[in-house]
Amino acid sequence: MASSMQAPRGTKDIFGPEFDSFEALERVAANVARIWGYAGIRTPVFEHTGLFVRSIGEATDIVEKEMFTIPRQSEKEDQDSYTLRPESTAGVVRAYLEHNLHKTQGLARFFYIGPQFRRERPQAGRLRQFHQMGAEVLGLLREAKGDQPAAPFTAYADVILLAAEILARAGLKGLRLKYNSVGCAKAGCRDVYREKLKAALGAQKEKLCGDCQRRLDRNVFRVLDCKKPNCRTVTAAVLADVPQEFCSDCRAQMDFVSPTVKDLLPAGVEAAHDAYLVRGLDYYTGTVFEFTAEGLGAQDAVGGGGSYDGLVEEMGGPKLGATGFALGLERVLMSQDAAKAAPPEAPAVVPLVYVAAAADSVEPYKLAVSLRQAGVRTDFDLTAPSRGIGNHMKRASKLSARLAVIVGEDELKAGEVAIKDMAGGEQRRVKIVEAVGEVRKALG
RNA sequence: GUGGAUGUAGCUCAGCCUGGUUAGAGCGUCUGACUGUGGAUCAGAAGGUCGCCGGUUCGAAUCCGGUCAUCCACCCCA
Repeated sequence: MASSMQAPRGTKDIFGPEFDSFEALERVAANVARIWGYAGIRTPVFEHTGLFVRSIGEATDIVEKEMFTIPRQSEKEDQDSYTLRPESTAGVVRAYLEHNLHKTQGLARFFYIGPQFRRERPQAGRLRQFHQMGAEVLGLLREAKGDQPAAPFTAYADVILLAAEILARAGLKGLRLKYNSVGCAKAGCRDVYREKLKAALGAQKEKLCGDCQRRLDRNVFRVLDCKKPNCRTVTAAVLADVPQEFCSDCRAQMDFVSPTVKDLLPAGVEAAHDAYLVRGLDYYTGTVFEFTAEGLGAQDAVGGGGSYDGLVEEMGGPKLGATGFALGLERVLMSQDAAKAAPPEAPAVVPLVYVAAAADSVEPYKLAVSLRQAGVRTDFDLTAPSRGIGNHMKRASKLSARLAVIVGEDELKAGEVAIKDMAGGEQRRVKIVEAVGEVRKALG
């Protein structure tokens, strides 16, 4: 029996230099998220058990065997079952709906930092209490509704680039982004691929390991995740025969996200499609991703995420899409150590710049990302591909932006952008390639 | 744990006493107009099982009972 004078299995005391690196990392993550235009949120460390069952999925490993569920204290007083959160997305979505944030504001962009709890067998990079930093974009209109247009795919790229920026600034080496599509719940998408995969893998059932034989019925996609050599051989052959097949919306999402992200990732981060990539939580749809880095052993993912367009509705809210990610802070720190990185310095949170997209092009978004990567706090409208300038100015004004950078048809034709000082009203044109430098100069 | 109060739109509230067409206002949100430029103005839209359950009644947001939730004070406490 474990001594009560030891920290519980899978938990850790953090003090000394480790405390300092932890704090430094948290500050980097929070400030980069703010620079990206995301606001902080803290939700309870425990929630109703049902929340996790509904969102993460009944048949997932997390819900089936890794939950820290608190026994009821008494029959009368408290009939509710509570569980320490194994992840934070469920709580953030719950808060989003509970406070009706879809009615109070357009799009919600949040980041959080805090402890998470999973009852697993501890190993390198796997603790029972661990810490995550994550971000979520909630409220994406997936189909035009009335006079509101459907949101473009920009947000799905945005969270990936935010995660990449935090990891790069944390000083990690050998950063790799793997992405894939897991399809969506619409008829003719994931269901079709699942059946084909199930048939193809089922034909070779006896070659698979015991776990995978069970997964065949419960959740075929988890077979792709198996690390055992025999299973790998089988899945490799099957994947060659059964190409991925998803609906046009899921394909379009991937077709936008893949090149956009590759184009804008920070230097030194490699990106590749990985047909084996799956997620252990049921709410994911469409494009999912994972970051790996050096120095981590078997648990080499430092973070992951993807879109979850069905979750808000599944939890009783309106039909709005969402996307997000979470980074494992302990794993980031392990990798930081391995890279012998100097403690990262958190970028300052500077006055806000608003990038106004007034042309149907990815250029405005690319400029917004370049500004952020240069440390300029930049807001960008992820809900529409472009808008009228007047509309943009209203937004810039409401956000109290110091500068507005206007990227419209005229400017793009000339290879320029207009930088406008919101307080004084002066405006001037600069070359688009010099825009980042000019903005920084203008901010002083 | 003890006592008190309150639940109507995202928020602040009106309506309840004296039951009776499709439950309202202000603010906020969303879309658009004002020839590609600002918190203004204008036009439009979305948003509510009146906390929930039951009772009385021809009829309940309105009256009655229960229940849940929240707030305040006290107790205790980081």
